[in-house]
Amino acid sequence: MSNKSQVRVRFAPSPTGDLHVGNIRTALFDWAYARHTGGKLIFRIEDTDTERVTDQYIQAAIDTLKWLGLNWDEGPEVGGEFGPYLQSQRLEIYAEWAQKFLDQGDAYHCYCSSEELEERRQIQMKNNKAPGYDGKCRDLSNTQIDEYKSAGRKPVVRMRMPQGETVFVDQIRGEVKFDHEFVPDFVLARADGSPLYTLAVAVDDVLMKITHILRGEDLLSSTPRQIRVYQAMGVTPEQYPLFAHLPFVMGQDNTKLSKRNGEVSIAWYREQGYLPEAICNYLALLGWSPGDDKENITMDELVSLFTVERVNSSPARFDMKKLEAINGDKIRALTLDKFLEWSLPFLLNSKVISGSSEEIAVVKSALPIIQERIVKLSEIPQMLNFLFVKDFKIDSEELPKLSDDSSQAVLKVALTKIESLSSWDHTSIEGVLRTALIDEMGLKPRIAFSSLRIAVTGSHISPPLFESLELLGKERSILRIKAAISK
RNA sequence: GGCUCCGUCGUCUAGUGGCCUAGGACUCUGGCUUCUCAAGCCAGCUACGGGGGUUCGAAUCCCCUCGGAGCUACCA
Repeated sequence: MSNKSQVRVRFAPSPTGDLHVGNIRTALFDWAYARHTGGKLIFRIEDTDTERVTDQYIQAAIDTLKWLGLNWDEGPEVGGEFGPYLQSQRLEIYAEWAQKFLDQGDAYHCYCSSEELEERRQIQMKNNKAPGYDGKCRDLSNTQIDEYKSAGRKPVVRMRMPQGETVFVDQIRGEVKFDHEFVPDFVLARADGSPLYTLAVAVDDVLMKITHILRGEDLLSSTPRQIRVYQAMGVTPEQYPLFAHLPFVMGQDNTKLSKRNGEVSIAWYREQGYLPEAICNYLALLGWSPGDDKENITMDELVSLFTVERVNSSPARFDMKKLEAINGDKIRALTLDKFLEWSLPFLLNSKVISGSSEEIAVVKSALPIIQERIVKLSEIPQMLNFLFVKDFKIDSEELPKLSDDSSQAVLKVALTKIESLSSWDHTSIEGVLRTALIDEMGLKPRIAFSSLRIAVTGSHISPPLFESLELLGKERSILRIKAAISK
């Protein structure tokens, strides 16, 4: 690179679906690298495949990046001096370059039909040869061209791969070499003139002055083609971007992550109540590590520690359990206000609360006692529901546990003690109940409080009992215990 | 099939010739703590794919082999 002092990295997804964890891991590394080096992150939408890309997915990709806190310096919504950043808006640029390559003799018109190509590939396979374009239209005579034209054939633009090899130094894998014998002439533009990835990606990386390309390993074998386009554009090797091919994120079945092997859409993780910083922290650990034993890192730490040298070359398997563990850590680290902010949408969506200021006040005082008990935000409604339900019901599976004599005795004693309590706070409640049930009745705590827990929260699993009673209020606590006694 | 990449505990990783009888994290198991569930703390299980070299010495270097993955489109 003639001038790599100003780092310019790009994240260039093709929005044919929701962004998934693999995409996001790439975006995260692109972002971290740009921020670490003080460079620029360019966000480009590769929507040349009009059959599969939709506006909805483009918008979703933008929203997802924003939600994760991965901001960009040039791209959709922010603009930039090398725009537009949607490839669908750059069609004339690609057409001009395709024409230039044609004029220069770097590319040629190919009149072979898809069916003919496929047929020839099958034969190549059968003969144990590498399948790929056989060069049939490389050097067509004018009469042959005329024949094709009069037959109504529309040509694609195909790049000529010269003999030789492409060697480049991948920043993660070291020197990688491809013999052109196995890199067939490739299509740059369709018969209708629309560009393919092979053309658009290379043209844009040059025009947008990209200095570093961090992308998925699946694009490794397309690199020689990309470099071929650079050459045709007259870019000198020193000016090529530096390539770094990130290892795959694999699914449970050890194949490249896809819809089939697990939940991959970031939207899903968002609905489940995973925090952006947890997702980023976990994903950062897939294929990279800070070097020491530190694993719980903030976005700021990621930025200051991230280097390409520390990126692994081997694929990593996605592990939901570890993501959950990290998410739990991140939730516990939240301040009360932040925790409240994250919780409210889940409580509202599940209709546990309607959003009144009284309810929110209760939620705020209840959050501290559940903060270390959840792994995902989606667990919150379930845990706090007992504080808000109008017609409180005890879980049908739990009900029988209250019917025996000792449970009934506990409830009756607890009821009288609670009724006579003058101050309503968890310390007082605990004090009086311990004295009566443990000291005087001689019960084991886990036995004594279990009945009470079920009676008041409806389940044998709940937030701490005395705090729960305090939050419920004296009146409702008494009502619930009475209801359990009459059962 | 061809080309390319990859190979340390079940999983993510540390490790760049001696500090490794291989460290950390998640998971799992047991224990402590405890009003349930968690959280926390302690302990335990488990790995250098295999075979040859090089070297006084190899997880680290070389070769072979086996295994896995990606690409092989008028997808990206």
